[in-house]
Amino acid sequence: MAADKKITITDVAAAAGVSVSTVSLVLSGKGRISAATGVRVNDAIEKLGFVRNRQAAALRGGHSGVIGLIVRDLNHPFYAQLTTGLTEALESRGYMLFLTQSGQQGQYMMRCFDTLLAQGVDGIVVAGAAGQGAELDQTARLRNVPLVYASRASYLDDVDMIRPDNTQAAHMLTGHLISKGHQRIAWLGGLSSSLTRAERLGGFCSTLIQHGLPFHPEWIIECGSSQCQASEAMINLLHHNPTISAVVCHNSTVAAGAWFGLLRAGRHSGERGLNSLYEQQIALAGFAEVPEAALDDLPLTWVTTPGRDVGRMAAMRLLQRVEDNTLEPRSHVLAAKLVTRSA
Amino acid sequence: MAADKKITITDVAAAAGVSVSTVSLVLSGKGRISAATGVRVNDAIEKLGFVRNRQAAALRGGHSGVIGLIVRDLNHPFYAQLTTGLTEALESRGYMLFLTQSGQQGQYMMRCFDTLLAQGVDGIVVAGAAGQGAELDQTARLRNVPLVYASRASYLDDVDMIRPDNTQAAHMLTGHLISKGHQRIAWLGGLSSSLTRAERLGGFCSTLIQHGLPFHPEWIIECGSSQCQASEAMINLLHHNPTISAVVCHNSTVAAGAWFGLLRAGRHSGERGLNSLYEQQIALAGFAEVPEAALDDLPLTWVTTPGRDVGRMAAMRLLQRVEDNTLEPRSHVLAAKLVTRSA
DNA sequence: CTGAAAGCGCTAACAC
DNA sequence: GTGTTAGCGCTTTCAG
Repeated sequence: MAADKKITITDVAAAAGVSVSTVSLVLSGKGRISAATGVRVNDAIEKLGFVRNRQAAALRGGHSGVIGLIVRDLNHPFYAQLTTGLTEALESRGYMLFLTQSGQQGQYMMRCFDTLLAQGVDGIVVAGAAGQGAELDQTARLRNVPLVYASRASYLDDVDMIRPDNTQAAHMLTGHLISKGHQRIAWLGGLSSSLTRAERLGGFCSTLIQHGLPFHPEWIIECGSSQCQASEAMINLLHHNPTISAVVCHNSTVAAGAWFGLLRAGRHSGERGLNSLYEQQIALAGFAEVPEAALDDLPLTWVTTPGRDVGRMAAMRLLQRVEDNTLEPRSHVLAAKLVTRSA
Repeated sequence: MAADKKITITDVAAAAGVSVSTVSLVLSGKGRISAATGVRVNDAIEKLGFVRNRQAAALRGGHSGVIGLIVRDLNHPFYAQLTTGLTEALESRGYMLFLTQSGQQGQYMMRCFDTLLAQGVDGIVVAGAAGQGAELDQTARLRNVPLVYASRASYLDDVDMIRPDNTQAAHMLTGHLISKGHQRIAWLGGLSSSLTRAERLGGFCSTLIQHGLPFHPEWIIECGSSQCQASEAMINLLHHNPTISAVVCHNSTVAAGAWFGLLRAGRHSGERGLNSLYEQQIALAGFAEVPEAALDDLPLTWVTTPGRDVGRMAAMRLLQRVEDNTLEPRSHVLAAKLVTRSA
């Protein structure tokens, strides 16, 4: 129901007593329009409650003012942050965002890509690719649509890419522990299939080696991201390797679980031959994707993962390419920041 | 650079030796097309790598196949879940999602709304409105675009709305504690400005009263959502009200903080005149917006907040309205589920 | 400075 | 079953 009177540029033109092209020029602020006409047109727009149909504008004009995002999983705090940074940067420049999710394994990646193409987006950001790089890239080039990768988990030359510096982050975190006097440091969490984890582990190991510290494969523990699993793994780790003095955790859930594990190990000292000093002795450090407030009471030193900045930078870079898609691709790496806690 | 040859429906028609309308019919699967032609057309599409320009289709056909989402804050896990549920449901039905963020206080709400309208969306979901209901509603009606509220924090009659049942959730949680024998139950967390909190507190209080249990305003503690603040508040609460036996936490961060507070209070028993039995005595319960894995090692009983389902239902409802916008508005309330933990 | 006219790529009546 | 044709609402030369 409702009269549903769609007001078009033609109605505005009639009301203002000018031609449609004049209205169009006023809307886009292009041609040299006399102040008087400008006002008349704007009044008419106001009075009629006209809103310009951007689909039609895009069809004719070529630019849609829309960019597409293919994100791996919005429920992961890192990608949520990234998406927020992206929308902020885009909206401030008058662009809109199409959101699609490629799924954990990237199973819907190509479908998302095609849909976005069909919608006539001016560019695409892929956040968290899982290996489909080559195909995406080829299609994007073919159709001449700018493509920027944000935090992708696989490598490809000659593409634009913004990502967090996982190696540096791990390096900082490990270096911090070492500077505090820790010599026997373990790694807890993440699945071996994760490339992010691989990068972080790389930074971890190289820092140990660099300092001449022992590096034992048994001290690298794989575990799922639940508090329970982390807690169990922690207890187990300490049981078999009582000399460990610090643990680096792959993410915040693992860190929380590790802390609970420590507490339990402390409590169970009698039965297990562990002593209650664990709580004090073992230092915890980790990577934090979540807002800091969610962690600030844990005795944990962490490095931030700059999701929001990755999103913002990706937006900037993509818009540059929208202007000029002949730009040389380049890779941009964002450093993490260390937040120290005194346990 | 790039040949940038846009292939249109006309090219396909030529390649397949048919007319454009035939191609259009094949694309939309509408008219009665002979199997043979169908194949020929599809081959041509395949060969040329044609992708249909949906902007043009929308311009002409009236339906864009796009729905808009105005979400308060993607970084809040509840809204992230909601958004995921929404995209899932929409994508499975061939719709796309425009994402906009209205900001914590809804300061960009109207701008988002207008932008979405200009983009020609078929409908709009507002997730987490903060009071602009009336204006939104009026505009939506005027322009005859379906509008569905998801989890809005203010009330308005005569609108479609999907939301979690905060009252029932609080009722279940409180009832559970009471059934476990708790009589002196406190509330921790949230800001008094939050309507979600108000609803939950309503369920909390009414359940207490219903069971003839004491209800003290001093047992309702307001605090920000950081572990630190929650931990402090918890310690403080127990210090002044040592007889409390259970605490309901407004969200998962507060719950974690409360737990740490308990531990600390236990440790500081000597100095503060509290006894170390707190850890065992005090039961913790709360509302969980985060994935369960992030909480599963806390001695916490929680109720889920069904963000994903709210998103899915909102999508379903909106698509119904897209079909027929004369439907009677109705409010749909989603119950929470209780997850019991034995501490 | 402003208007007239030619489409952007596609769909929806109608013809055949 | 398939082709013809007339636009959807807007931008954009190109004349005045």
